Amino acid sequence: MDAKENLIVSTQELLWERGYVGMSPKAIQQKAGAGQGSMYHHFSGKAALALAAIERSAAEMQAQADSELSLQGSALAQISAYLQREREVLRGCRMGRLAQDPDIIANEALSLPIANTFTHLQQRLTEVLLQGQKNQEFQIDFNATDLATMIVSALQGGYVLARAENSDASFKRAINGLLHMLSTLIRT
Amino acid sequence: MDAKENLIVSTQELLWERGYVGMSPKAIQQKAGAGQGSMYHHFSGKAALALAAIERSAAEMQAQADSELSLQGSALAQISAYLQREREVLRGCRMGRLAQDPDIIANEALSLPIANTFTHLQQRLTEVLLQGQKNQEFQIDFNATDLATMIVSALQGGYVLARAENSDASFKRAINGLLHMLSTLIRT
DNA sequence: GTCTATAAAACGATAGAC
DNA sequence: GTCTATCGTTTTATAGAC
Repeated sequence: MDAKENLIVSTQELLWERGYVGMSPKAIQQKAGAGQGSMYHHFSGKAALALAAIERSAAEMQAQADSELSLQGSALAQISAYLQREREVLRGCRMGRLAQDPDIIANEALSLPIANTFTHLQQRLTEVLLQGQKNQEFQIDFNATDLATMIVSALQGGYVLARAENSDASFKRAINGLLHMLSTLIRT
Repeated sequence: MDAKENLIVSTQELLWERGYVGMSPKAIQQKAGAGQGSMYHHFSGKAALALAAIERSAAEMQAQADSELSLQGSALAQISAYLQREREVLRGCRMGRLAQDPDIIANEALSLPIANTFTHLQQRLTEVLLQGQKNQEFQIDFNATDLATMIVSALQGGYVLARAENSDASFKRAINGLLHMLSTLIRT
């Protein structure tokens, strides 16, 4: 298999597991089955490789969310599909975890794809909610932008609680609580 | 000032800024104005010092939340006081950020105070919501446990978005969205 | 493109003097 | 209790052969 591709995928995995600060070039090389010469031939260093991996993960996350939020059905159905997708909850969110990494946050290039991903998610959810309002699916008025951000936040926070408690129980409760709140907005 | 106390406080700060993996003993010593001899006299190593710091931060966070959730007033008033407390949003949550640290999660002793803190927050919020239900403050029924977890999650996720986007705008929108949802539950 | 050798610095700790 | 010296390992590369 392509060594460069292997390095990117391995870095995606390691960033998810250990973050940028906790990931060494040596670990990347071992996971990818590549030597130092190979890695430094394809990438100028740890930061450049991390950037490629983060951009890849960001694109994947956005594509996945876009597909769920484009399914046929009501706003609530689309949002439910997004929220109830099967997730490896205990691994946390690939993007959310990087937002806590000091060396990522200190580096504009590395943090840009992360910021863009969350901005994108909020925009798509806002559009879905606005469309629902236009279709008169809701009986209670609300600010679509605020609610969209709250939904993304609840999801991210659910991951945090799951990792902290080493259990997906809190994640599930958070999603249940959120979906129940959303269902009370619906015109019956 | 007490060198041991200084080391604990400095470690609290560094764990907040850089996490466990990103924090070196040397950095702790410099921040605390203590030498290596001093640090290794008072603590067996990095992990022991981190444990003392995490336990301290956990106790502080719980005490702060308890005080806000014990203010006189309705359930919504207490929760609003908790959610709208002034926060250094861009620094993230001291506990939440540690839940992403691989060496913390891999160490049961280090992660216990973090898990306990989130469990405690959820319990207190559940109690507040149950009391509100008992007082007939709500016109819509809901599961207090699920909603309590959702509130903690939205808060944690708000921190994540703020750090990712290097702005507190998303945090504020998440809180606004959450408070608006909660207000729709209220008996008018 | 990939390999091995080399290297300056940081990491996390230990030892022993004071 | 604190200081300085020392130590083995890991980190993050660079250099040059193949």
